[in-house]
Amino acid sequence: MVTSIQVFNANCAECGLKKLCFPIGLDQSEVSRLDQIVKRKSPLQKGDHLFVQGEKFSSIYAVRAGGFKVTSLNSAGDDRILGFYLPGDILGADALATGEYVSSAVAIDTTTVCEIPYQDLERLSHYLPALNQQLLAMISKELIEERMHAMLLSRKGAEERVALFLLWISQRQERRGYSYNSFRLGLLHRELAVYLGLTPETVSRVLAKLTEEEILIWRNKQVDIFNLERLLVLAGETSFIPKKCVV
Amino acid sequence: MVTSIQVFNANCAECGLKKLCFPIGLDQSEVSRLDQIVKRKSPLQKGDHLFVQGEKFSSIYAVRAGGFKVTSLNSAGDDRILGFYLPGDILGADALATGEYVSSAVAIDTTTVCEIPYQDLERLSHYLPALNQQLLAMISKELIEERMHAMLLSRKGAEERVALFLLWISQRQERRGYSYNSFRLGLLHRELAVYLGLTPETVSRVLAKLTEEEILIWRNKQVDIFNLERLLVLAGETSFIPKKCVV
DNA sequence: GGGTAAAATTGATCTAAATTAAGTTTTATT
DNA sequence: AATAAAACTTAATTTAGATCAATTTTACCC
Repeated sequence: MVTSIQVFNANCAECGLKKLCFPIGLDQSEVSRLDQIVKRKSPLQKGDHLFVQGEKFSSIYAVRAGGFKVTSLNSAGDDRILGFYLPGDILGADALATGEYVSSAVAIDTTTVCEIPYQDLERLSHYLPALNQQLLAMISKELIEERMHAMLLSRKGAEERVALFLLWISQRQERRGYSYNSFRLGLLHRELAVYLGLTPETVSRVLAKLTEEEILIWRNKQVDIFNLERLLVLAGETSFIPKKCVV
Repeated sequence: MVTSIQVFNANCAECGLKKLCFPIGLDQSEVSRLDQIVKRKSPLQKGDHLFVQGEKFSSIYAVRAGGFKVTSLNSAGDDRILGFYLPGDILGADALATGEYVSSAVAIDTTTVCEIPYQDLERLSHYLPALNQQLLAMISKELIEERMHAMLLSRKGAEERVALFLLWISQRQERRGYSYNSFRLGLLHRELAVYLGLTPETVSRVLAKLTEEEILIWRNKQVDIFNLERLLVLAGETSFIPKKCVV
């Protein structure tokens, strides 16, 4: 139990994600000042909402463990899935423009987050230009990720979309210091289908084919990639994949 | 000639777009300090590049007149179209995360821009918190626009995509003080097709049908919307359209 | 202003993925 | 552990849009 409490209370200086998160570019004293405004929340359970579309904007969140799906309601009443957020990602930056959250964040696993009250962040970043820089860089990164989503969707083939998505996640896992070829992915196939603009049936068929050809297996929230090179070929896009990834 | 020189030299305080651009939330003296760092460039001709993918990041740009398409090369060698930028939009913010432009901006018309050297902007926004706020809000808005693109692409029907795109542009025109139902759109149908993940043939067929049904005409870069309500129905999504738009 | 190239249109055919529907497996709940 | 509810899989059919191909229109340039 001691370990879990330690992890739960860990500060930014000791956080394993500090190279992906706000502390980048900050010196020790700056990180300790950041620490003072960060609220470490108790874990959320699968299905819990971090914030809800329409709610007043108050905080930016950083994912520490687990993950979120970000959704917005469409006029038909069913959820669009706008993105998946993994450890090191920030959530809620889209609310800066409007003052209210324009999407909802739902935990897809047991998840812990750091809450950064925006008023405090704004005040502090005025004194710490490097923090302000980092905030801008992180929102800019969000923008690039969203482009990646659009890129996935503009692909014609279902196989390409699924392959590219899994490579993308694989890359993100690796960046976070996890295995690129074996990881947990707490998504329903149905959710991925919505995200990729496909039907669950099509996703299922693509995954069956990928398994058949011994490229990868995704079963029971667990993804294992056996043949990265063939996956890269199916995805048709090699440029964005980091060199390290290519075995 | 005098008028064109005046317009060309117009400062932020006199700019018709000040309610959409950086000056929002700034008082008179702040706007005048902003003015001192803004470089008003001579017009770009259709096809000219504002910046090129891979180039070192130096400035953020605001569109004053005309428009840009933003593209990135895919591994197949052909251009993906990431977005269209109209007066009041900012360009180049995606480069903040990486320090180099991750896309290319090409003028789709005769276009004028304001260049805001990022070093100057960064220094100035340290003294003007409201400017810093505005920069964040504008990047956040970019993020929301990119989401809109993903939303367009996750639509199944070709008709829905085209209809929603044109409504979106219509809305942006209106926000900028132009007519929502009659405007110039300097895009090739082929470019829209790429942007929407469709083929030019399909776009052409959809437009033929919309014309046939007297909903709108898009010919020779000129769009005229006759029946907004029917267009809203075809788009299937009414929520994002501002009330003002619904006649 | 006429000639050329690029773009847009239109029609016929083909194909990949949606749809429909029935079964199976997994997960959650009592 | 038993049961119910979701989620997933698999197959047959349908369909929207891609592809292929030919023509017309528009834009461009000397």
